[in-house]
Formats: sequence, C-alpha cells, structure tokens
Amino acid sequence: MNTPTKSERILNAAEELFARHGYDGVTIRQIATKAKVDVALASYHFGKKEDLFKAVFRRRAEILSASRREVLLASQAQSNGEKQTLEQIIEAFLLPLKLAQESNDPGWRNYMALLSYVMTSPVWNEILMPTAFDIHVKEFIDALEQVLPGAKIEDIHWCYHYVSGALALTLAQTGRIDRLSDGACQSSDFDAAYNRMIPFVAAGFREVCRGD
Amino acid sequence: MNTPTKSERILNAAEELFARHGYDGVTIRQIATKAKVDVALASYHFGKKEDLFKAVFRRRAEILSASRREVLLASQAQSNGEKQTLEQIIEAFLLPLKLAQESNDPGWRNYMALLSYVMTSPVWNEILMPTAFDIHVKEFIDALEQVLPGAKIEDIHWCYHYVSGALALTLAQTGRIDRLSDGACQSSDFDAAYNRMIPFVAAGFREVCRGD
DNA sequence: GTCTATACCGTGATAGAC
DNA sequence: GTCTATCACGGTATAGAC
Repeated sequence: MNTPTKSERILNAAEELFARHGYDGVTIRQIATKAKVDVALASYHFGKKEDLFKAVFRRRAEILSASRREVLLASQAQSNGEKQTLEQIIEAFLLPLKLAQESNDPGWRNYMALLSYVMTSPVWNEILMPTAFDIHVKEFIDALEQVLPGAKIEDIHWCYHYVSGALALTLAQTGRIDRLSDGACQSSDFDAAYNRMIPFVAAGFREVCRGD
Repeated sequence: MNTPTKSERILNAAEELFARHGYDGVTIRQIATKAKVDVALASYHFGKKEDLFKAVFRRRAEILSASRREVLLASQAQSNGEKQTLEQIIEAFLLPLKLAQESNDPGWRNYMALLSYVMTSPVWNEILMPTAFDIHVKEFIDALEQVLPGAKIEDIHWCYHYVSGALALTLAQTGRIDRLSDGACQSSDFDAAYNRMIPFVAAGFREVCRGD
C-alpha cells in the first residue's frame, strides 16, 4: 500500500467535497479536516482556494484526455484504411469515462461528478474547459465530420452538445433515475448507461446529420 | 408598468444570482443589494436562506408543470382517437421550456438556468425534483410507453435520462458550443437547439426501445 | 403587517510568526 | 512545514419605526 503524501491527501479530500457540494459549498477547513492536515497547509501547497480547485480539476483532466486520444487513435488504426464507424468514435469518446467510473479508485468516481459540475456550471465551464478539454474535443468533432459526409457543421455541433449533456447528467449521479423508475434503473449502473448511450446518440447523429 | 413588490424583487434577484452561482455562491446580502431592500427583509418574508431558495424554485415550477401537462393533453386531444407520435410527446415535453426561454421575461431565462443547476446537483435534485417535477414526469413516461409498444421499461427510462441531460445542458447556457464551433452555433439560439433535439432524441428512442 | 437599522456571534481565507 | 492571529464577511435575531 502506497501511502499518499499530505499534498495528495488534500487533493483527494478536496476532490470528494467539491464534487458533491461545488466550489462555494466547501471550505478549506472542511478539506483540511477530511485530509487530516492543518488548515494552512492547503494554501501552502496550492495557494488560493480557487487555485486548489483548478489543481484538483487539472490533475485528472490530462490523464483523461490522453486516454481518450489513445482509444480514438487505436480504433482508427484498427480499421486499417477503412473508415471508422460512427459507433466507434462515440465509443472512444465514452470508454475512458466508463472505465474511470467503474474503477476501484473512488477518486476517479468523485472526479467524474466534479467534471459534471464543471461542465454544467456557467462560471467554471468557461474557466476550465477550454484549456483542459476543448482542444482535444475538436479531434472528435473532426472524426465525426469524416464519418458524416455532407453534414452541416452546426448539426454536428448541436448533436455533440446533446451527447455532452447526456454524459454530464450520467456523471452527476443524482439518483433521479432510481426514483423515477422505482428502482428498475440505478444511477450507479454505468454499464447500463453507456451501453444504451452509444446506440442512442448514434441514431440521433444519423437522423440529424444526414445530408438531405 | 406593474411595479413588483419588494417580496417579488427579492425572489427575482435571488433567482438571477442562484442561477448563475448556485446556492452556496450567493449571500443574502448580495440578494438584498440587488433587490434594493434591507438585508433582514429576505428572512422576514421567506425565513432561512434554504427556504428562500426553495421558494424561488417552486414559484415557476408549478407554472411550468401545468403548462407542460396542458400541451401534452392538447396534443393527445388533437390526434383524436389515433395514437400520438413519439415526436409529439417529445415536443410537448420541450415546448414550454423553449417558450419560457424565448420569452422576453428575463426571469424565465434565469429560471431555466436555475432548473439546470437543480437537475444536475446531487444535493438539490433529491430535495426539490420529487415534489416539483417527478410526479408529472411520470405522465410523460407513460405516454412514451404507449407509443413504444414492446419496449423494456429500463430502456425508456435511460432514454428519458439522456433527454433530460441534453436539456439540462441546453438550459445551462454555458457558452461552450459557441467556443467549440467558433461561433457557428450559439448557446442562446434555442430555436436551433430544440429543432434538432426533437429528431435527435426521437431517433435515439426508436433505436434503443425497439422491441427486438 | 411591512420594513429598517443594528448587533451578534460563528466561520471564512490567509498572512506572518515560529 | 505548522500554528495562531487577524479581520472581513456570513446568516440571522431583535428592537423598534412606519
């Protein structure tokens, strides 16, 4: 067992709390208490509260983006010469998130909820998404353009937006689907969520983006 | 011109601030300043901060639910005897939100962002959605069951979840689609968002919910 | 009943001493 | 790296004006 450093403990505690309560819903003291370190140590390592938040967000953003790109390139290589399918691209986009959420590391599960928070926050979206994810997302948009010849670029972007929204709500794990379905579905059942999301959005893309 | 009462001014100011910054990102003092009333007046009218938040959320939730039900019933009546189409049900679900967002009342636009916040918050979703929206949403799920014979109930619920997510991100108006598309699409263009959302999700439903 | 001024007391982030 | 002091700001209760 590799014991995390105090600095890592702060990041982990902050990740969990920010994911559930958002930026303003968490105090440095709560983070320090959960991490079992002195209040002042967070500022010592990470500076202002805002900078700590950014550090938490960026820690796994890079890993995630790299992993997505890897899966996308692997699937491009696999279909040697031939065109990728729409489903392959969507799968490459979603698979790293599914793996992260299914992993035994609770940190990754917390991070998925944090990502959902940042994606849907008008304030944080603008601050964090451009540098952490947007550049990389454009590669996916490009790949989508390839497999949807004749599609208008606006149609592709709106469809990507719907995927992004469906994904964000899935990552948020609000428990609402459990209630609405009287337990027939569970927010925590990512297999169920992702297995259906791929055919759902693929069909949507084909319908909206077919060159009439 | 009908001048709003102080009590309404508080609700309006709170609505705008909560929508943008979330529950914890706003102070009673900020709300009072924006509403141009004394700090203590908010507590006088609405009690605790949490109760003010609930009051803001519930004010328009009832109007919205009633309007949705109306549109759904009207579309059921219109197709006299014959089955509704999937598209009609989805449209009935989305139309009141589109109208609210396109209205000249900035309060409604703020409320849409607040709704997005509550939908995606693990904390507030559980507190506010069951009483404000969930009962009513079940009528839509029922209507969907009618037009998708043979579909598994889990499939319908997951598809509804994706719609819900796509909708929530649209309501949030993060401006991300503007950036990603280099201005080809705008977060504020609800016509574009809704016109494509209907065929997108209809195709998704048909793909996932077809009785194999 | 509606509203304002003010006071209370806990908690926040953070700088500076150690 | 740690502990402590500082000082501003938070929600809310209360007293009294209109």
